[in-house]
Amino acid sequence: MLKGADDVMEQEDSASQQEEITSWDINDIKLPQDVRQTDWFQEWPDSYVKHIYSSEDKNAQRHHSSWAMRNTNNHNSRILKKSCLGVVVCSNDCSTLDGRKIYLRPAICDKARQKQQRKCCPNCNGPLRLLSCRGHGGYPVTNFWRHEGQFIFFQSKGAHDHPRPETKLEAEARRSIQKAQTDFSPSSPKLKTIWEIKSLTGEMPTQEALPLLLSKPDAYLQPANFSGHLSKSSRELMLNICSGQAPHLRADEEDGNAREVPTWSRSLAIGRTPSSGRLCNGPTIPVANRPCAAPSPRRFAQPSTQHVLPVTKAGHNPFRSNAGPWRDELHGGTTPEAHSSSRLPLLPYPMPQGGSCPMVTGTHHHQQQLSEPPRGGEGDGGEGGHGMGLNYCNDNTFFNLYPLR
DNA sequence: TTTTGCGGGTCAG
DNA sequence: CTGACCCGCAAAA
Repeated sequence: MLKGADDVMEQEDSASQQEEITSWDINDIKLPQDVRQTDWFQEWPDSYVKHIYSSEDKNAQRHHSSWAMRNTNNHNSRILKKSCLGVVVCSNDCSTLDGRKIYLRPAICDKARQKQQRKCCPNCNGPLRLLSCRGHGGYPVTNFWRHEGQFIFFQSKGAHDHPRPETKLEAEARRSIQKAQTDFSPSSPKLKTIWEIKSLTGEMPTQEALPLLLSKPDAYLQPANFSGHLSKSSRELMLNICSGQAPHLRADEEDGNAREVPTWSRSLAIGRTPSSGRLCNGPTIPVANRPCAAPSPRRFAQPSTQHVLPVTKAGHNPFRSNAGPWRDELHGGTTPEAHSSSRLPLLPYPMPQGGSCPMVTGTHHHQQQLSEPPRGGEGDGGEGGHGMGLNYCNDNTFFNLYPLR
């Protein structure tokens, strides 16, 4: 596992580090401690990847993942194991007007999940169904977390064979918004429609608002307690948006990326309910923008995940331009430790059309899903494969909008 | 209410 | 023994 010390010594190049970093296994008695660089938190770890996060990383500390992962007892208090719950889909396999599919985040709590499944599809009212994950030899993908020294080791086993569900934050924000909406108790009929739609399961429309939501300064700067802030800011946001702008940047959607993204991954933007189109008269959800579809931020997965520790030649991380961290964020950069919190761009989405996303696809791993195990034939699972790259882009963008660090 | 982590316990391989 | 999973408990959000 550990390579010769000298090797390591000599080469500081990322290549060897990479090896070094990937040579361990979560079950090893000893894990590398001479880690030179930790990874930026990965929201959508997939395939058999490993990451070493700083023990300072809030998200790592919380063992977060945007996949719906539930705790699994592995009878090993040193290694936290979690398994994927999959994604909740509409059994009618309906699509929204703009062709998107419904991919809800399964509730982690068993009880809540059951309740959730009793609800109806926010889009067609049909029954919802839990599409379970079977990306690991027919079993759910598992994630392992282990705190060791100043690092937090993460290892994923299996490639998700299903669409990405809403992220936790999306779900939370959505809830907040809903709540807010309810509070506003709309008198407007139009809104009402929306309310109804949403309230069916509370899933939908809001999503688009999220990005904006998240781009809110507060939400940004307070990683630690974002949820709390979110709920608060969500309202403000809504108000802001509705009162002022609501740029309907539909435009972005066009970029190839967005398009290409398997519908499921676009779920982020999902929800643009027909009606919700843009009546932003009230406390409604903005609807308008599509954060991510945006020109594509790139923050590519794997490679870019490295975060150079101060020790090394810092600041030389290719992905973090010297520009402002936050800015990068928006563009897909991963969040650098909040060194400067100022210079928050506040753009709901990236501007330049980087469009580099496609490349990521190069990371193809999955897609050749291991000869599908006993899959319930459920619709889509299929695309789970590629598209990932794009997804990354998309979600990342989105993701980057908030402080996951 | 839900999330998250823990750990007892079962079952199958 | 290992891995998956069910169940309840408790703390925190």
